[in-house]
Amino acid sequence: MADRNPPRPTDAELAILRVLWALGASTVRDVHDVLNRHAPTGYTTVLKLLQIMTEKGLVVRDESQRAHIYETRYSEQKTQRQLLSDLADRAFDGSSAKLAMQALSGRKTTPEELNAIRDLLKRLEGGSK
Amino acid sequence: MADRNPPRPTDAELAILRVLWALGASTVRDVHDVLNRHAPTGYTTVLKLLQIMTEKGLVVRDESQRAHIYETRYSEQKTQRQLLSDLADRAFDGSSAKLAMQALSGRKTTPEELNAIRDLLKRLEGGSK
DNA sequence: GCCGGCCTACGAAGCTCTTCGTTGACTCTA
DNA sequence: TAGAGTCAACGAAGAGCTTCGTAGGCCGGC
Repeated sequence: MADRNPPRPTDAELAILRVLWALGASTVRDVHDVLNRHAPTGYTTVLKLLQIMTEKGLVVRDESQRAHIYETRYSEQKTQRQLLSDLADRAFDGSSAKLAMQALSGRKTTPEELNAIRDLLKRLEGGSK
Repeated sequence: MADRNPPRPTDAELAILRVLWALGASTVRDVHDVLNRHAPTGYTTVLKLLQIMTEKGLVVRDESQRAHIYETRYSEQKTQRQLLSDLADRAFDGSSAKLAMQALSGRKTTPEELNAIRDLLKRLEGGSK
């Protein structure tokens, strides 16, 4: 029954997922408090979003307490890769390498980050996982 | 009057932009023919999209002929960078480097592509534009 | 000069996304 | 045990996206 392909989260959904990844399993109130700090958001707005996300399978809900506990269903990394794979298909001819190159050219990158990427390249080329 | 920030193209809009980037300035019919080859699409659907995209400023229209000629307003590269910058903000803490690393880890990359990226790193580190 | 075909314009319908008000239930406490 | 606070559920409204049917104008061929 579980969806094989998780649906692409919308903007508002992604904002909630980010909070859940940061906090771990949380109540609606927890999520609302964080989001409200950045931009005024109604409590019921967050609640509704989480209900929809539960239906979509983006989060799972523990209803054993009065205040339900929500948790992400997919890791941050998995979701990020999904989004990138999607964008590569839609705008980069399916090429992740083209995408990566544009990303690196587009914005400033620190020397530390460049080194990290160099290491990554070495690992990829090594053929080892 | 020209929008300073081009709006993020939707999925259907992006599909049209891709055709325009490939063909160059084209009529609705040209675009429709290409899109219709991949997935059945109504002619007026494409027309309507192009009209909306004209209003949004994503494309420009030459009405001097009976069959209007449409052309993209922003280059493919500029649009791609916009999309990536956007995604970096929404899902990668604003870090293009994190985004690039996930992109490279996520999918298979050919040795040629790895080399191209290595060259790019060299250029970036050189500090030269 | 009329007909058929191609073109744009218009508007509407169905869908999703986002937001929020209201309601009714539960719970703690004075 | 009554009142205040907290919670989930529901429904609805408004915006944007996507699709397409229909109408009206233009043009070439007969």
